Amino acid sequence: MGRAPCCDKANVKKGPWSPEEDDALKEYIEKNGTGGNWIALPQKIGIKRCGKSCRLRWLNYLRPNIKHGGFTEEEDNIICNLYISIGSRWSIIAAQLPGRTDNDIKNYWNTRLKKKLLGRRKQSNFNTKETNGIEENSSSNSLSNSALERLQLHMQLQSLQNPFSFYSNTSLWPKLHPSQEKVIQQSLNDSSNSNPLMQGQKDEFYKPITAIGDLLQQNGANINAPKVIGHLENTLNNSSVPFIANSGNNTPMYSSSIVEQTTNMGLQQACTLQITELDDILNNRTTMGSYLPQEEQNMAEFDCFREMNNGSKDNSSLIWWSNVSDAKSATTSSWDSSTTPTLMPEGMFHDYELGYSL
DNA sequence: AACCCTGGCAACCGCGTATCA
DNA sequence: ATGATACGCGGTTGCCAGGGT
Repeated sequence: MGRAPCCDKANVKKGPWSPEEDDALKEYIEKNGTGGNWIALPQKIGIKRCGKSCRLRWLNYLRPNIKHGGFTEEEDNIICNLYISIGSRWSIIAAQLPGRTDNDIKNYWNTRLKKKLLGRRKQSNFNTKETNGIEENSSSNSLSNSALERLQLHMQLQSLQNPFSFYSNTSLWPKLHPSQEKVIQQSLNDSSNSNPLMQGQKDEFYKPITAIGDLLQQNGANINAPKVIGHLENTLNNSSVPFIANSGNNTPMYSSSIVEQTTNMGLQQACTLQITELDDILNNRTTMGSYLPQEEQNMAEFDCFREMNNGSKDNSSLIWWSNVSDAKSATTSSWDSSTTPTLMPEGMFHDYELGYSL
């Protein structure tokens, strides 16, 4: 019953491979193939290695046509786009890059590419956390730090590069639950709707938002699809939500969760609006396309969106707030997402802050 | 020169899935 | 159908080289 044991863990060698071991493994596989059984391979070759170790060594190092290092700008772009779309599925990403191994790409991402992208982001969250002297706890924080980082990176990169991503392609936006449609519809019909922002602090909150919208319009910004242009950061609980410039009137939108939180805490102290995308938008740059089939991309994008909503499967948390016209356009399918995919020009990861304080 | 720190990378580990008896 | 093992993958670890003090 079952298969033969894998290998005798006590009698296998660990650590770096010697040239002799490499030669033996390479010679054997080139002559005989793997035989479909990695576990039995070391015995046949006569080396004291685990079959898994042999497989790894062959795939990551000895296999013909392997490339090491020297990643090109194009490869960077492909890796970034695929990471945005599907996350850390390195084997799939590696399949798109001939000669690259999943391990190589994973290492490259973790040691260089991620830093290249995230390193430019402001570390203001940590500073404000200290000065405020408020210790956040896991229950009050809607996202873990790692999840938040991934989310922010997802959204930052999506907005920078991928016109077909969730935020840039309304065909990927979730269908709203009827109850949500109802809420939006109510906001359309009632200018003094129940959004907490509309109750007292509306004008104060909207002033900078309107200013950004005006700036976009005055400069002739042309956003063909909803686009993340920055983040509204709640400096008290270290959370962040995207600000999305709207198609048509270029007026930024934001999600309801942050509205509720920040309104409760007091907008002046709690929020900083960081606009990271403004010059790209004003320059009307186009961005790079996706490398994934539409269906798979949809799934990946929904994962990201779910995470943004605290992993909740409850669609009631997926209501998007905006001003009246935004809400209308956001819930219809009239977006023009026919952006021509082109390579991003140099400086694709440019990041700056307008430092809008509310 | 010696020590420490950091980044890069190869290799290992553990887990989920596929496969086989 | 079930249990054991192999396989494949992503996350993590540990070593080493290079730079800084």
